[in-house]
Amino acid sequence: MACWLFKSEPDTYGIDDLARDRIEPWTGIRNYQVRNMIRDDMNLGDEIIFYHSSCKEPGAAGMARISGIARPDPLQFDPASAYYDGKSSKDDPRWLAVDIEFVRKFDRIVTLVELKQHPGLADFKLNRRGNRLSIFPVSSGQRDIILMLERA
DNA sequence: GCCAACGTTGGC
DNA sequence: GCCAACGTTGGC
Repeated sequence: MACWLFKSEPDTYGIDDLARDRIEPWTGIRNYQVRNMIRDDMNLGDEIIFYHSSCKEPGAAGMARISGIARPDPLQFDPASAYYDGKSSKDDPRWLAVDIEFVRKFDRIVTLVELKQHPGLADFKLNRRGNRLSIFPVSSGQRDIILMLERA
């Protein structure tokens, strides 16, 4: 089973929001690389590391799973939405969304500082300069290290 | 608020 | 198809 890291700004939507809502449509993805991963590589039940970005304490905040696979992102057709895309058509939707389901909140934030310090995460995409993808794959080894750090 | 990185856009 | 300008991301 694959594992993914999803970034989210906790001021907008954090792990506590997901814990409350249980299932959330992950809309608003407007990057082709990410769209292609959603379309081609994401499967039902895939694990998600839910990551808090652009906040006081950036880091991994909990786990979720894919509970609904790729479907057209409704916001691309909504002129009132900031994610509206007039060049997309219903016959051939440009943007896709998945549904994610809450699994658990970590006992504590596994901070970006810790993730950067661990030698086993040297190749972790989050730790690479210039990484700006809001979703990317996590290897099983990387996933295990993050879960181990949570208990450290 | 700054800045590096990099994706996107659009003129040619 | 090149590339400069611009916008966005996200850590610090």
